[in-house]
Amino acid sequence: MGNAAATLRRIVEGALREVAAEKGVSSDLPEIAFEKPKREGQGDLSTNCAMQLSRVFGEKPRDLADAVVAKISSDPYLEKVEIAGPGFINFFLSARWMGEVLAEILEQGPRYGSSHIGGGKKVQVEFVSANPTGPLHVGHGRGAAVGDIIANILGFTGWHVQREYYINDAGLQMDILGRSTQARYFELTGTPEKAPFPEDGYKGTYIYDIAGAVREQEGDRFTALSPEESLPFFKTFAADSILDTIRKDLADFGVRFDVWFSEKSLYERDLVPSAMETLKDRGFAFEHEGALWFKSTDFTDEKDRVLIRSNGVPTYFASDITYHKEKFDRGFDRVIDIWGADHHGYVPRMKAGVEALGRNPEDLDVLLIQFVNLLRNGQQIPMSTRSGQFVTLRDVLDEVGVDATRFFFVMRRNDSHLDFDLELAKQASSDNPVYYVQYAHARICSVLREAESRGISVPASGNIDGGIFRSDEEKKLLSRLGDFPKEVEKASGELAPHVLVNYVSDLAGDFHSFYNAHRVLGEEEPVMKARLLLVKAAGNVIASVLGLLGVTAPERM
RNA sequence: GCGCCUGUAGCUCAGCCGGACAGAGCAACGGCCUUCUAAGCCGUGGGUCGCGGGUUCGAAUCCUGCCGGGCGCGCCA
Repeated sequence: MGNAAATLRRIVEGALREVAAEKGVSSDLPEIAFEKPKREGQGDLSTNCAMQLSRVFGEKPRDLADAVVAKISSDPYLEKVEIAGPGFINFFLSARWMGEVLAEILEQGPRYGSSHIGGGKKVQVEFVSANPTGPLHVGHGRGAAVGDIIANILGFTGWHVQREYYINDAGLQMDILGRSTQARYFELTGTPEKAPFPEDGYKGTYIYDIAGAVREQEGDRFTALSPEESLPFFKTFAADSILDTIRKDLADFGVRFDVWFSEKSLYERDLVPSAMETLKDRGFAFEHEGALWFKSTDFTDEKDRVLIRSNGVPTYFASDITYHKEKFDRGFDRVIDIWGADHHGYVPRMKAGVEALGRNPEDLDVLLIQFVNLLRNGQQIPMSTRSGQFVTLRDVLDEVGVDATRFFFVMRRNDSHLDFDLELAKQASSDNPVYYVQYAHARICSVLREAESRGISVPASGNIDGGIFRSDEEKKLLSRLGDFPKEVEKASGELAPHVLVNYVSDLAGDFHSFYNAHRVLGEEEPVMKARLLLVKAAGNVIASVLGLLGVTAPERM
């Protein structure tokens, strides 16, 4: 639609200027917005500018619309122009436009829909970042899918994207992990009295596996040492082992990171004290009762927060501020953090931290991902992280597969709770939206295969007279294909993968309707060629969207 | 108590930076395979957009007050 919308904008702006000159209206005219009408019979594009400007012009919306339309001369892209409802101007695009859209899709191939909106600016997407204290659960999986797909979308729209995983490998949790593993190790070696299992330890059975691995590698030699002597080994071993599992799970989920950033490295590089100095220098940190405080009340936060405890140990917040300073120091124009929704209270603090470092807080986007409600046949599966009773991402992948899991995780808005029914996700039927879309792609491939086997050549692209598409099904499908660039732009601007899921579901629906209503092969030559190109274009776009979602586009099902 | 998110068809949800009679999928009911994949299509029924005020030519959308659901309010991570 790019061409047509731009052309229309010029036409309408010109007409508006003429009307403004005649009426003596001197104020600046805003950019004119076009939208796709919701209903059939309301044209291909419409604008509400007459309604929005009626006050400025001192005219009733419909009168102003009349005046504007009167100034619109004929244009090869325009079939007709109508005024409707309270003052909408509806544009019906011509067959020529339809032909051009098709040619554009086929010529651009996989690049169709991509853009340079990001201007090559550097954006970092940090996501998952689960503590290496246990396997990833389904909630992490949703964050992983959302982050990965947002990164894909940003890349497709002209951003230079880096994916990063922040490893919380410093602090108390690592200590507890090490002690938990150590206690299990001593249990396995028959010397449980050497180190009791910590009260707030990690109870999952995976800790036994790690302890067993220690034994396999190191034997029982730690029974001869004091627990304090061997603790560092257990900490490192357990964290490394869990991190390996996490990497493997994510790789199998189709998620790859450019950087695995260690929290510990912030301390090893001594970055935390200098970040604290920066805050003090800028007047946003102060000493009080032996602790260092951040003056977050200078911003939107409700109370000041401790950075360095009175015992000298930095809080998590100190790490996070330092980490974000480090991110921006690396030259990112924009940073996106993807967090679980339970951390929402932390957002104002983090934004304040960024601002206190002298950075525009708008350069940081924090996306909150709501919880996943795992169901089986409509029944909720109870989960509790505390008791170690939770379904892991690995479990879901093994049962449901990568495609359906990724698709389901981004079907809903990020900030909306997600019901994930394992049985539904596995079903091979129309109830399952993943298969519905993939099936459309497989059908398309089948038509093209069949054409080939009948010796019919499918031109790589071609100039088609759009007028050959007469049916509603063909026009709707083509129009939907033309929407793709706008939809990608929206998904990118709103950081909302679900926009693309809805779009591709609608597109698949349009294709299925077309497919059932019309034949392709065996029609008379010009119609067949045109439909073959239409089918091919639909296949291209479906494959593009599935590619952005990280879901395969099967050629057969 | 304060803060954030949320409440749209029987169910799951789009729409939410104001616009045309509120959309989709599922479920229910009725149709469609000698023709390129029926994992598909077509049709029918189904709504006080949580409730009350306000702003506006116009409100599911913005403001406000209630009600219900989720989450968060540590010198925890």
